[in-house]
Amino acid sequence: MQLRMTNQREMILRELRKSKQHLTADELYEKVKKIMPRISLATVYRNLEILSEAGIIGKLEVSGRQKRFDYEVEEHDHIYCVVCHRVDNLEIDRESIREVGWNSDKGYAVHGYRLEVAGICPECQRKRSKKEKKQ
Amino acid sequence: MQLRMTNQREMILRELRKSKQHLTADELYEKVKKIMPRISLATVYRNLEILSEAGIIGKLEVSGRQKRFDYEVEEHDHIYCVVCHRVDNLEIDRESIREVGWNSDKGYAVHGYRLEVAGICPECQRKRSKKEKKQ
DNA sequence: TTTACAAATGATAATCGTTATCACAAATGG
DNA sequence: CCATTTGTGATAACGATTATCATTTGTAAA
Repeated sequence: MQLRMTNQREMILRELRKSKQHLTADELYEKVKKIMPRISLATVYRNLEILSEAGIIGKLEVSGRQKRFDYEVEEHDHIYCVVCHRVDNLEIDRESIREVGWNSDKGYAVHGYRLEVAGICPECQRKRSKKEKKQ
Repeated sequence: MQLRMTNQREMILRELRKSKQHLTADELYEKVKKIMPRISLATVYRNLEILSEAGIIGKLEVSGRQKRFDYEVEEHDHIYCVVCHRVDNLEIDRESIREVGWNSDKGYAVHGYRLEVAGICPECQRKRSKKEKKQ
């Protein structure tokens, strides 16, 4: 990799990998700020962009919401919580989806595809049933 | 339907249906303004929200970009152009995708899923090859 | 090891799409 | 006819992201 690894860059990458989650830029900013208090939010955005451009991390855009960044680069699909917007990996065989195929691609030159499953995560399910008991 | 149909509301709905495309709020605003020049962009946003809430139109959030609104309500998937961001319908059998199934849904209560195919639309392909000839 | 050049940073302004506010107008229903 | 929603247009506010720019840091060559 011919990419200069500055302190900020390295710390952002380290924190993302450590978390093993799909974090937003500002979640990551909060984490890194604890170690480098003078870091700027712009630096976090800038470096996340650079790192994902270089293929070192993944960028993840789910249903018109905030971008999230992915410690894992390999292509895979996601499931997200419609309540808290948490995102988890989906272990699904991407080949078998492609095999199902789509006709009528309307003459597009297809680059790729993304399956996005929506639901309520376990934690939010618990919170909901608690609430219902109270009512 | 117990929804009041104002002139603005009706015109927005009519223009969306007439276009048979997946338009953004401001594209629709431009169209409607030609008929009702005094309409406000806020009114367009407001009514698109109300109409989609009422299930009369669909709301469509593709890959972290502008929302688009759909004249068709029935659930279906989309293909979009990574160059011009045009969106088209994808005639794919949603059942067969569900049958492929996903294990490891991580305990989520699944609501639904969305397949999003990315590519370059025919028009942008043509434009590209023209450009290449010039070089 | 100075000297110069490029790249990265932090602070902050600007942008974009969208939502909120609010005074005024229109419609509804006793 | 009047009171009470409901919708409208204008515009301010918002949240996420990107751009700008002066300053700092790193790199590399003389």
